[in-house]
Amino acid sequence: MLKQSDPLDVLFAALADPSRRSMIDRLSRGSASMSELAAPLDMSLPAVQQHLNVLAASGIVSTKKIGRVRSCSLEPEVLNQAQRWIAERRQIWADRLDRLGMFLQEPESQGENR
Amino acid sequence: MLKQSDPLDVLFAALADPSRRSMIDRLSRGSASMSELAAPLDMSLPAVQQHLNVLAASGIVSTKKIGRVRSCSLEPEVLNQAQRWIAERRQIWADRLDRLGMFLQEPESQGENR
DNA sequence: GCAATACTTAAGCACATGCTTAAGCAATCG
DNA sequence: CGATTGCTTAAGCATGTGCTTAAGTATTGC
Repeated sequence: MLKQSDPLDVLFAALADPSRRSMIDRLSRGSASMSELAAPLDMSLPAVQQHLNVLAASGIVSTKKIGRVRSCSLEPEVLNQAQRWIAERRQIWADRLDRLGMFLQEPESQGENR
Repeated sequence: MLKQSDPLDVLFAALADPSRRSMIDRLSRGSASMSELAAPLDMSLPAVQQHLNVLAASGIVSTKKIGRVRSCSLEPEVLNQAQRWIAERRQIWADRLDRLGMFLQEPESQGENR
């Protein structure tokens, strides 16, 4: 009852499944109904809906029911957050290597690494 | 027995846990031993090692045992693959919107979206 | 209205994940 | 050499995930 998790947990977990990534792939080419998403997926429709729920919970896709059809579309801004987290860590790493390089060139600096 | 999974499954799954992300965070600032990684983490050392195994299996970190200390360091190239997957999908989406824009401006094209 | 369509809900089950504790083992240190 | 340090292995367990089938509920077409 008391397990409120980081949005990034949910986001990366959503991306960790191949069926869900293929759904994102499909949606990146344009919005689709549930059964259109299900068609290539060799699993039951309830299973697809559960994957869709995971994607919706992460914010990666939004859905809207029109008549009896649920139309799903991608929210690329949310993907951006995942991308940004990764980019930041890679940047920190790169900066550190730069500083390390300077240290090796200019021995008056001190206390690098660890 | 025949469940060989996409590297991206493993990669994104590795990123989906907050403890593991904080380990990556730590390692982006420089390499560390297992107990240095464990120190801020309020869990047993075996638990930390299991997280480390997940990170190592994904390729995000590499480790090397020197004496009785295992030194861990980040492999940022692997993170790059995750970043690339996301960037590609966002690009496809953006391209599609561009084409859609052109379609709206130049009505001689046909068959966009649905 | 009646049937087909397009989802939706619910229950259940196999397996994976994220911990734990208890033992172990190899590399220093005194 | 014997004790401490730093990691490693193994087992067990609670909870979560990814499906399934069966039985709904609205919409829409005839």
